[in-house]
Amino acid sequence: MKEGIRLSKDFYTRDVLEVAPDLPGKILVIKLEDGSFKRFKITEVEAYRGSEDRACHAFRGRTPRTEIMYHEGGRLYIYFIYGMYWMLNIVTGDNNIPQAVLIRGVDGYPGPGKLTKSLGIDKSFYGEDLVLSEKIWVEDTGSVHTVKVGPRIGIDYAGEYWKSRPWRYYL
DNA sequence: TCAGTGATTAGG
DNA sequence: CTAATCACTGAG
Repeated sequence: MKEGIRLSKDFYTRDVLEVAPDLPGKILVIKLEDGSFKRFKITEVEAYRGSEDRACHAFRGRTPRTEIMYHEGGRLYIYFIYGMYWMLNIVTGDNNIPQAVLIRGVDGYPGPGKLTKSLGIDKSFYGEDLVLSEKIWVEDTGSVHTVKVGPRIGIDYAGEYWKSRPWRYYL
């Protein structure tokens, strides 16, 4: 896997529908418990876009859990679901525009619950700044990737319109 | 198809 | 305080 350059703030402060399709193929770098760093190619993501998107957690407004989504892009939004899994999301867009990209899979670990369990990602990563953090960030290797699109998964409750938005992006 | 499992949230 | 909900996974 090629070395890369850490993505800067400008990458994340764009609209989520611009950021999300740019993430598959990028490299997630994370510091492990033993102090070493490991690199994983991002393979699948989904966009959650603002207070209008019925599938977005910010649809019901600002709560302690969703607070970070209202921050300027580049932070991590982490939440716990189904009593077992931590979900890893990257906040995007401008201040007060609640958006995030769910990381659904990385190379070797397809599935949002499996990747966080394997990489040891939990609530301690909530709010982490991908631009400045010393334990997690994303790199661009310069490689060009063909990204496929499809509807988001697991959001039946959001209604047909939001369920059918082609906001899942994968290699 | 379906249960496990517990943080988070709205509501009393 | 209570009860409902849930951006998932693995077993059958």
